[in-house]
This record gives sequence, structure tokens and C-alpha cells, in this order.
Amino acid sequence: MVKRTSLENADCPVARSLDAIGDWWSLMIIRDAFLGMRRFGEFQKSLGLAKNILTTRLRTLVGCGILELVPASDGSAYREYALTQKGRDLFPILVALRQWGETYAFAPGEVPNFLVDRKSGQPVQKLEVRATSGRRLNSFDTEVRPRQ
Amino acid sequence: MVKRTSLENADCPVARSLDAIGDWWSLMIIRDAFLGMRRFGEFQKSLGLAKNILTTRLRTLVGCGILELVPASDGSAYREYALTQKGRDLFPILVALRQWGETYAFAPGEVPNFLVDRKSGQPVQKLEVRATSGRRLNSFDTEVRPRQ
DNA sequence: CCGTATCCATTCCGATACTG
DNA sequence: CAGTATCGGAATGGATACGG
Repeated sequence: MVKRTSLENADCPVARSLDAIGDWWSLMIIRDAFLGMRRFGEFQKSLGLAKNILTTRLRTLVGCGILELVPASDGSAYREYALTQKGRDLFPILVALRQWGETYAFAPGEVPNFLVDRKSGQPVQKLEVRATSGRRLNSFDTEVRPRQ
Repeated sequence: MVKRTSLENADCPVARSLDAIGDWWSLMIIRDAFLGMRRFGEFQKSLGLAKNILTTRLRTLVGCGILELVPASDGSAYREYALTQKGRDLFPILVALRQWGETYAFAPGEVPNFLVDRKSGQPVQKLEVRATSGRRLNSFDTEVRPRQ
């Protein structure tokens, strides 16, 4: 999205993901979308960013297929921004960001808000990277293969 | 890090994480750190960014405890940037970004590079959000509790 | 090799005013 | 309500030159 040294064609999926969503406001908009927000005004009030900036970010997210414009659910003449499947599949990224933040970005006294399973009311499990065998992996256990 | 409408004190862990690492270069540096890079010149050559920008990003990452300066492993007079435990715990975030990118950011013909388990050579499992019971959860199955 | 110091162009962001 | 238009200041990014 942002004009930078071009790595959009890198064969690293991390670089490509970041090219699509790797800026602060985009991720925050997506976070709010996962919280159920769909209207321009909702995002604007929640995030407190300038409307012109919000406009460009929403346009970009729609343009790359993460959000889509749909008729307003309340029957009004307006439209709403809804997560597509591609957008909903960002869920693990948001959860991973959330869990790291819970662990490292809060002082002992502070309490973060919490993501819970609606059914049980329990917090979700900590995300873990696993081998096909189920064995837990940390970064040292893995490596990147050029492109098979 | 970046000067923006201040949400660093939000009680949302996602916002706080993004405040620390929510920009393109920082995540790319961290990606390279997971690939084993430790030297200023390595990052600079890999990412192709201006040295002054790299300097500020590295300083920030050291400042927030994700990287730390350690004596050079080759015995030279220089120092290297190593991931701390706090930094290594970003691993699931990088894996989540990678897996989303693999799925959505490559055209049918293109092949991304691949993260594999060193031991088996097999790709790592797809990250999944699960309840304490082990049940798979998507975003609709979850909600955010204000701060219990 | 590992930065620091400048300079300049571009972009980002916030604020405000305006429109259908 | 949901944007668009414009403006100015700040930060970012690239390039280059310089120093320990």
C-alpha cells in the first residue's frame, strides 16, 4: 500500500501480508471490524482518526478484498463495511497480536480486556506453533525453505 | 513509537502490540531476526532501507526490549542484535502473518517460500484459535470482555 | 563495518470546512 | 450520516557524505 522500497513481489509471505495490512490504522480498523463494527462513523468514533485518513484506509481494505461494501443492515440508505472471508481469516493474526500484548504490554497492576469463548466464557487458548506431528515448535525448531 | 492519536493506554492488547511493532519496517526486521540475522549490515542489505531509518528502528526495538545488543558472535569488536525472550514470543504473530500471506497474497502460479519443521522438513501446522476445551473457534464464536 | 549527520521529496495525520 | 476538499505541520523514507 504505502510507497516504499518495493518488496511486494518478494517470495516471502510475511512481506506480502505486511504490504496489505502492515500499518497501524489498517490493523486497528480490522480489529474493530472483528468487534462487530461496520459503519464509517463507528470506526471514526472508535479510532479517533481523521475522516480523510479513514476514507483512504477503508478504500484500500475494500480494494484488496478484506472488507466489502454491503447494504446497511438497518435498512437505511447507507452502506456498511463487512469483513470478507479473506478478512475473517486474519483472525489468528489479531489473536496473536492480542496475546503478545496481554503478556508484554501491560504493567502488573493493569488489566487488559479479554477475548473469550462466547459459549464457555473462558479465555481462548494460547496460540501455539506445531509440527504436523503435533509437537510444539519454537523459532529455533523451524527454518524457511527457499521455495521448494 | 510513531506519534499518532494516543491509544497506547487503551486497555486493548491489540492496540498496545501495534504501538510497539505495528509498522512495516519493524515487523520486517523481526522477520529477518527470526531468519537468523543479527548484524546491522545484514538487515540493511536484506531490507534495502536507508541506514538512518534502520538505525531508528533498531533503537526502538532495543528500547522496548524486543532486541538486545550483544557482543559479536564472531569475536569481532562489533555488536549484534539478538531477539530477547519478549522478541522470540512474537513468533506466532509472524507465523500467522506468513500463513495468511501464503493463502491470499500469491497468484496461482507463484510459489511462496515455506516455513518448515527442521526435524521433519514438513510445513508447520496452520494456526488455529481454540477454546479451552480444544474446540476450534472463529471470530463469531468469541467476544471481548471489557476487563473482567 | 557500523553507524551518524544532512538534505530533500513524499507521505501521513489532524483539523476544519463543505456537500448530498 | 458518510464522505470529499484543502491545508499545514510533522514524520517518514531515500540518498549521500562523513567518521570511529
